[in-house]
Amino acid sequence: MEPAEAMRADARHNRARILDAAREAFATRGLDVPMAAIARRAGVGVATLYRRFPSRESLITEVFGDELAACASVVDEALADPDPWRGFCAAIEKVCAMQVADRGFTDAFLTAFPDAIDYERTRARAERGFAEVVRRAKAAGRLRADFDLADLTLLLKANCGAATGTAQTAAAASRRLVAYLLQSFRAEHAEPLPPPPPLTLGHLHAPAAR
Amino acid sequence: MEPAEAMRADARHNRARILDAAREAFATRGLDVPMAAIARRAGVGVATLYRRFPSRESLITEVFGDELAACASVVDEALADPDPWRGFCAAIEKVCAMQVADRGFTDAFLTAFPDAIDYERTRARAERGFAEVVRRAKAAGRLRADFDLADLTLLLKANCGAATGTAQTAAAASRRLVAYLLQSFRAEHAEPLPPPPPLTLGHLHAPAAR
DNA sequence: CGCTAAATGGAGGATGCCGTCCACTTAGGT
DNA sequence: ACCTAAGTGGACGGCATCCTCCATTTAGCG
Repeated sequence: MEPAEAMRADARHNRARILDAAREAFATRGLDVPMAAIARRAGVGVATLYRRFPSRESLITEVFGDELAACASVVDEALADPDPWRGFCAAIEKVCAMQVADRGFTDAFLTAFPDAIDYERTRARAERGFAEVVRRAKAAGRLRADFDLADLTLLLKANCGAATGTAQTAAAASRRLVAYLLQSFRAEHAEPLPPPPPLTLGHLHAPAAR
Repeated sequence: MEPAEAMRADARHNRARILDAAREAFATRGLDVPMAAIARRAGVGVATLYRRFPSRESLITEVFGDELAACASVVDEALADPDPWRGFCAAIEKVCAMQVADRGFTDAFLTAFPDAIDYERTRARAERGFAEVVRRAKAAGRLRADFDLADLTLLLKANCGAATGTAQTAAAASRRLVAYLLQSFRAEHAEPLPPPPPLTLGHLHAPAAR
């Protein structure tokens, strides 16, 4: 169902309109926005929407594939920074800012996508890259040694929680939370901590199954 | 509609059953649980539920009134502690643990209750008490001077976000997050921070109105 | 131009929740 | 024991969303 496939020109055009509409709708109203609303915004019928994206999930993964790629490139930037600690901080700040700017993006990180292969691969790459950033920052003696990769997940989830409310307050809250946490991640502030939760970026998903 | 009022014995009994059922349902399934499910669990018809609690909101405020009171008493305990920093930490840890233990409690903190007078009053009292704890902890030189009352709101919201997933992982995540944040609240770790968001415990409510 | 398969849009059945209405039941005073 | 008003349960109409089906339109090739 890729746009490059031999689709009729009008179909390809409508597909693009749907993706634009979905991106905007998800960003402002969250992932729960009715499919009909997306279709209306795109100026197509619901049937067209369902033909291109059989499930809401497929639409979401397509829409947020780009943003996920942006996350991955943030990690790459961090790897390119000669100062690993600065790279570490910058990466976290950027990703959290992205989360704040797009409500759907936040939601997308909290929802499970069992069959988004491409998604998984990109995320795995980002995770590996980040692990390397962490390793270097620890080696440089700037990041506390007991920082766990799961702490990134923890921070992202916490940031999701903090980033509710008005756009302005959400931004301010996120910035301050991140600043606090980055301070406590510094090596010189290290003090005993409770064990990290058994979370990976993968476990960011699959919420609320108590 | 208080239970003490002259209600028939069976009505009072059913009211109690409804409250129990609602407490349990909210705790496990969140505030969105269907009213019918609560009624079924309580062994009554929906009409009975609606008669006692005309709106979902009134039911919620009644159910979480107790838990809110528990929060207030946590603050009182903190005030009673001769070591203000220890009191501060203990209060935060306790409230966060309560949030983790009860999914509905978390949701309740994120929902607006325009007409819950009693609620508001208790919360205002808790907020005043906590402000005093903060003042003392700062005076003792243990809490950083730029800690803002809004930071409590920030922490609670962040904790909400972190406390998703399995009960176990949620508990572990919350504990670690709180430990990290308490470390960065310490006076000796103080470094410049972005300004606090304009949040009070009151603004904890009214979410997601972008 | 004309044809055909691809593409479309909107109607409509299914589902799930809300909140009300009403005919029946029962507590509890006399 | 009886009477009455308080109490009750479940059926019901309303609404929103999901997703499918199908009659109609249209792109694009020969």
